[in-house]
Amino acid sequence: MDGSDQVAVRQDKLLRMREEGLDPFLTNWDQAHVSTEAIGLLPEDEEQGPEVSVAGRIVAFRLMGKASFLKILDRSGKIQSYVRRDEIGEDQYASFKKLDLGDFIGIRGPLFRTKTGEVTIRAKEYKLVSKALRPLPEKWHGLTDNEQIYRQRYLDLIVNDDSRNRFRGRSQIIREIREFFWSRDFLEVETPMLQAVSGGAAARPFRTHFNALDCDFSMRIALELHLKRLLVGGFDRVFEVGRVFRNEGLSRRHNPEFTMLEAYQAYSDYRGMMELTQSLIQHVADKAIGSLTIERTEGEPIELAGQWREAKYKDLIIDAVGQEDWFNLEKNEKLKKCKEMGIEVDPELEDFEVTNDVFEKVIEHTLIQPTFVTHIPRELCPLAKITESDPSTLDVFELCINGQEIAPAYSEQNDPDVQREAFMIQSGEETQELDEDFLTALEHGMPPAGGMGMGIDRLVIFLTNAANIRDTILFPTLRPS
RNA sequence: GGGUCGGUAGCUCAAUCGGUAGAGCAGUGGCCUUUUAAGCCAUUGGUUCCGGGUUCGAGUCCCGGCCGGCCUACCA
Repeated sequence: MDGSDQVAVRQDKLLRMREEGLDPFLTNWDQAHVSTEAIGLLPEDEEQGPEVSVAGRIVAFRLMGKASFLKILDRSGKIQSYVRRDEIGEDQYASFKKLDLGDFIGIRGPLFRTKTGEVTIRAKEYKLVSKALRPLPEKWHGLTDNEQIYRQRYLDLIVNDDSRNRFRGRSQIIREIREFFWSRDFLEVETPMLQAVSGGAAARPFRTHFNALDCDFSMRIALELHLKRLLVGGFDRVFEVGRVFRNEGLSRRHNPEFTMLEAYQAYSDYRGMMELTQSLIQHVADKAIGSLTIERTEGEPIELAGQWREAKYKDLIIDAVGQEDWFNLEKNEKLKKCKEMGIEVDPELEDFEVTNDVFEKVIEHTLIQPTFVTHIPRELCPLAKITESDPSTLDVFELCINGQEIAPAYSEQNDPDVQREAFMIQSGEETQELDEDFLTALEHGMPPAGGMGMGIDRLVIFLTNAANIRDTILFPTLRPS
C-alpha cells in the first residue's frame, strides 16, 4: 500500500477495522462536555482537573513514538488531548496511530496543563466514532479556493476559523433581532413564499408552476403586502425574518435569495421606525458582536453609539453636485452636469431617476457612518405616505451604513384610493404587479403604521466585517457544477 | 449579459524565451513519552479544467467551450 490514493488508504483502514469486528461508525458517544466548557473546568492556578468526556473531529495530529498530541474540533471550538501508550495500552495505542486527520473520535480523561500552559485532556479512553474517508484541506493555509469554499462549505467551516466564527455571528445576530422584537411585544409571523402575485418591491420574481392547481406562482420578492394584511387583521405589531427571491444578477452585494427582516408597528410612523431601527442595530451589535464600534478592514471604524445623523435627500444631492438650483434644472441640464462630474447616466431615464443615480453613484458609498436619509422624492416609493408640509417628498427614511442601503422605513400608506393610484402609475413598469386582494384588505381599514425592512445579509456584512455577501451566506447561489 | 484575471498532486503554491512538471503540507515506511504549522530520515502521488490548432516539441502560444474571482450591467 502506498500513499498514492488517500481515499483508498482510508478505505483500506476501514476494511481492516471491520475484519477485526470493530465498527468504524458508532451510533453514539457520551459528549458530556464541549471543548470550551471543558477548558473552563481547570482553574487558572491548578495543574490537575476533573475528568471530562468530549467528542469531535481530529483537526491536528502530532504523533510521537509512545505518546501523541491531537486537537479535536466540536461545536464550541478546539481542545487538545494527550494520549500515552502506557495509559491506554499497547493495542489501543497501535490502533490509535492508524487514525487520520478528519476522523471523529470521543475522548475521556482528566484535564491537566501542559508545560506550555495549554489545558489538555490526558486520555484514559478514546474511541473512533466516525471514520473520514477523504483528507482535510491543508492545515496551515486552510481552504482558499473560493469556488470550493462555496460549493463545499463544510470544508471551509472545518478548517477556516474566520468563516466558522462569522456564521456563528450571523446566527447570534438573527437570534438577537428576535429577542429585540419580542421584548417590544411584536408577534413573529410567517407569510407565503409562493405567491400568485408577488408585490411589495420593484424586482423581477422567479416564476414557477403549481401542478395541482395548474397555475403559475412566483417566489416572493418582499414580505410587505402580507404583513400589512396582518395589520388589517389586528396583529398590530408584527415582524418576519425570511427569505425573499429576486431574479437579478449576482454581485458582491446581491444574492438572488437573501434574508429580509420586515417589521410593522401600528400607531407609529417613520420617526418611530427611526428610533426602533437605531435601537435594534445597537442592541444587536452590543449583544451579538459585543461592541458598538465596528472595525473595518480599511478606513475608520463604524461608530454605532449615540444618536445617528439625519440628512435630507435633497440636501445631500445639492451638496454633492454643488448647485443650489439642481431641482429646478431641466433634465438635459442635469444630464450635462452629470457628464461634467464624470457620472455615466442613461439619458432615457426619467428626471427623478437621474437625480437618484447621483445619489447611488456619488453619495451612497460615502455614507459609512449610520445616516438616516429622509424626505425622499415621492416617485421612488408607492407604498409610503406623502409629507404634509412638502408633497414632493415622502415620510420615509433610508438608513445607510458602510456605504450601503441597509434599511428603508416608511409611514405606511393606508389610504386605499391613494394606494391604488400609486400602484397604477407603477404597474406600467411591469416590475410591480397589481395586487387587488391587498387593495381589498386596505379597504377594510389599516391602522396608521410605521414599517421597516432590513437586508439581514448586508447587516451581517458590516457587523462581521465580511468582504462579500457570499461570505455571510452558508450556501450562496452558484451555477450548478 | 459585457470587460478582465484565473483554473498545475487531496490542499497551498512554483515552473525563466515554447525544451525532462517541482516544493511544502497531507499520505506511506521508519525514529521519537509535554507537542503547538512538532522534529529527523526515506518515499508514493499528475487527464497541468475540457476540446481543437500551431510547432520537432505546449502547463506555457492561438481558437472554442466549462467553472470561478473581481469590475460592470440589471437591481425600491
